[in-house]
Amino acid sequence: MGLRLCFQVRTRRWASEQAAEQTYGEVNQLGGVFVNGRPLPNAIRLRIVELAQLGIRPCDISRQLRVSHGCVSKILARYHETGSILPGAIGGSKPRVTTPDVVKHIRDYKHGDPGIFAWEIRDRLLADGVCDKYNVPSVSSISRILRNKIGSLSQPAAAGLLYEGGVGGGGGGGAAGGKAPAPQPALPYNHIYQYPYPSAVAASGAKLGAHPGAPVSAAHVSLPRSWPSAHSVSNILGIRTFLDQSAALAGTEGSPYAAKMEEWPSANRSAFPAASQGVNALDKSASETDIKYPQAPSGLSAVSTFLPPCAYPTSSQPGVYGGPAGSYLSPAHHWQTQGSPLAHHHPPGMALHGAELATPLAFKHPTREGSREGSSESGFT
DNA sequence: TCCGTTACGGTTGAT
DNA sequence: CCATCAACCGTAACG
Repeated sequence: MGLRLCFQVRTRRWASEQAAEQTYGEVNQLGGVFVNGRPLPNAIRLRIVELAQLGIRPCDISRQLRVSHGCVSKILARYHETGSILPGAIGGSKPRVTTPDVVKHIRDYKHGDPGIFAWEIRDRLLADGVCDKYNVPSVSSISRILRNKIGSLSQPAAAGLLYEGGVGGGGGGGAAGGKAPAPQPALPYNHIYQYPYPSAVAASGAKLGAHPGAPVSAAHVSLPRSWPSAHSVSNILGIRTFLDQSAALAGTEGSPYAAKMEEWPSANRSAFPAASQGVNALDKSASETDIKYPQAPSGLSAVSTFLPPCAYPTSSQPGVYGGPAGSYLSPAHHWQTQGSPLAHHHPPGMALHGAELATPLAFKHPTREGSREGSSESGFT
């Protein structure tokens, strides 16, 4: 606690360059930089998983990447559990049950029967399948809606799209509900963010799901989760795929990558069924984080920043992590044909194709999307 | 020494 | 627009 070295460089001082932005952070005991309260950059998270896949022990990963072992442990555990390296959804409140669609129904009921009681509306919402027992608004909520919204008449239903996932169970929604006893099965409260190699999958043409309506969601960094143990290298093939992909990404070196990095998160969020575990939520926060972190303008950005030369003998492990993106990546983009498996990793309806990055946004988060990411996810508590 | 767990101080975003 | 609240974060420390 008190020992934090925190050197809050809240300014841009030395950030003279483009990387400029708010490069502030603190330094942990290992010399690594972190931003309190914010997730580590995806690049680092990815590296952690990659190194683990390669058989490097968590304690070594911790030292090499200069990330606390507790964090490494947490990220790997999460990865094992969910298949995603992405941080959870930060902030926000419980999924709102009073979606525009619900409000609309309430309004209809009210219009149909001005004397209807809130509890009756509640029953009808359930009876009509507008809501299920998990997301039906409370009587008090309904009363409030009647008072505040219906009274003054309002809400264009357009916004409905935002929350639609839950109730309507659009595309993949349905499946979601089925899976679990999650409290809020239907409500997409989680923000999902897609994983780094968006374009990868897309580019590959492996656009699996042509599912028009299905919420594509992203490809979490889902490696084939078959590794027997965190240290197993057995599944190297699967890893290969993974690495190649990331490599491809990182490899873009000079340009797109860095930019992408910061965009991934925001660009990739999409609502998805609670079934997906609601874990991979990356939200704007994530992207912002990346921005805040002292990132290099290009390619390896985060990672390299986090890994001072001294910590990472760039030349020593070419194959694993040579430091700069360049060396790290492998020229071959075989993922092209392997993209699908990755994408398929998760429950149905969850694939996000990089190429469609823009699209999903368009159809899924029309409203809040403007400057921030938007979407919500299914948070199930 | 390793690693899972958790208190803590922090950020975020919906309400 | 502000406050509240509940979610998540990573670090540090404990066992």
